[in-house]
Amino acid sequence: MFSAKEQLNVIKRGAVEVIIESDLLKKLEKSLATNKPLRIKAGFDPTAPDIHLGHTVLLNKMHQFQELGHEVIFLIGDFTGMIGDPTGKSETRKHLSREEVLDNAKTYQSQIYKVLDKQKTRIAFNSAWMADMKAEQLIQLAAQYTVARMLEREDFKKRYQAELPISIHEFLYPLIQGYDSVALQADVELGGTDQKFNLLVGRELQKGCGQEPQSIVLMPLLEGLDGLNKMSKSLGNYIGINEPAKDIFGKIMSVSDKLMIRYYELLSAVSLQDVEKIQADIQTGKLHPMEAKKMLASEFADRFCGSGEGQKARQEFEKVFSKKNLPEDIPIAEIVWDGEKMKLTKIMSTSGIVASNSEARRMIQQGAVEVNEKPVKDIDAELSKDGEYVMRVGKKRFVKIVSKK
RNA sequence: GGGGAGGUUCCCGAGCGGCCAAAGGGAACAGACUGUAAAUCUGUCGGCGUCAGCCUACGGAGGUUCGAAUCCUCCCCUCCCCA
Repeated sequence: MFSAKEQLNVIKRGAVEVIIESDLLKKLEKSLATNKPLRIKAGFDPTAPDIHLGHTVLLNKMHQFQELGHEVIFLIGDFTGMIGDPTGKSETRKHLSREEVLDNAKTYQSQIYKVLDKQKTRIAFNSAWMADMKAEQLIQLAAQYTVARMLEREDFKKRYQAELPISIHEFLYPLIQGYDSVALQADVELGGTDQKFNLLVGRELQKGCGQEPQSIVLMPLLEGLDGLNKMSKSLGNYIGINEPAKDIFGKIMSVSDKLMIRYYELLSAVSLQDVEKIQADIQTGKLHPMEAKKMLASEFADRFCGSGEGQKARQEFEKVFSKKNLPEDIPIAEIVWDGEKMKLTKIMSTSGIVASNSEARRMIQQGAVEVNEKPVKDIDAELSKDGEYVMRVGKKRFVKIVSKK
């Protein structure tokens, strides 16, 4: 059993900010004294069921709370998702139907237990209380906050100053999210630093309803593969935890050394001291940064795909990229030959390895195309019907051509 | 309700009758260099193609013109100021 102090230390690890630390400590003490676990809330968007490494920062923290014996609520914002939230620059999200939301929720659940303890996780949907809310109640809710305070939120402020549109219903989102805390009587809410404003609204609303305001634990946002923007599906700079081991491995390998250290700090199970040692060894030249990266890539492949997968992915990686051999599994494309011979560009586009004939032509001109491990430079090259072909475009794209019966 | 500014290719943004598939930047992709690093440099970056050219694109619908992203009309959308 951990003391309240010890618990707080676990909670604080990796967190950017805890609001308010002394209050949280008191809650932890009270929880121990009364033997009542704290309710921990973390909200998730129902539109992005592809869990990636960025989410795992939060999920890891939730898992820690579970280990400490608290009640963790995985809240799916299905109500908000059904309306559609045009946050930031992303265009108005499409409205999700009830079925889609439920589908997405299932997809979530098939993934999150790679990190969370299934037995100890409670899944909640905010439509449970929002769907029945009357207009009158909603207006009352809206009355609890002012426009000026709303405009304090960074992205609203920016958009307002940049003369970009803000729809009224966007103001409702922080309120609804905050109200979720009221409905759940959350003791603690977890979120990324970008959620700070919304989580603070929760505190205000709880106070307004006579509840003790929730404590807030803010986790850093994980940078995506580009090392610049936050990891997100829409930017395509993410590593999904359901991806095949070789993709997880490969994506980690393509990351800059600087970002690798960041990932070590935020995501790795390696202790902080060991991370420092790795950094020091890279500094002194004792450890090649690539080796450190392979270790990290291996760790993730093991964690999300099963132990042993990291080793396999590593071997495959070294074979394909270091030795430039062909990979183990190459996707097969069946094509229908029209005639005895066919243009390579045509074959490439119909096999799907490139998007169009034009792209195929460009790739050939740029020296990116190999057929059966021999570079092809001629855009008019043809292949004849009988024969097996393995095509490579660039470093990563492969396809095996098979003629369709 | 009145006045003003806008909507351009994945994103930002220039163009304001022909030389515009549309400057510049970013992203992306490919090549060189490497450690599939990063950074840097080079190239590509709507589709079709017998490489001449053709088709589709500048919020939408019409119109003027030999010719429109560029001019006109109506409509839709956004922002600002006033009420």
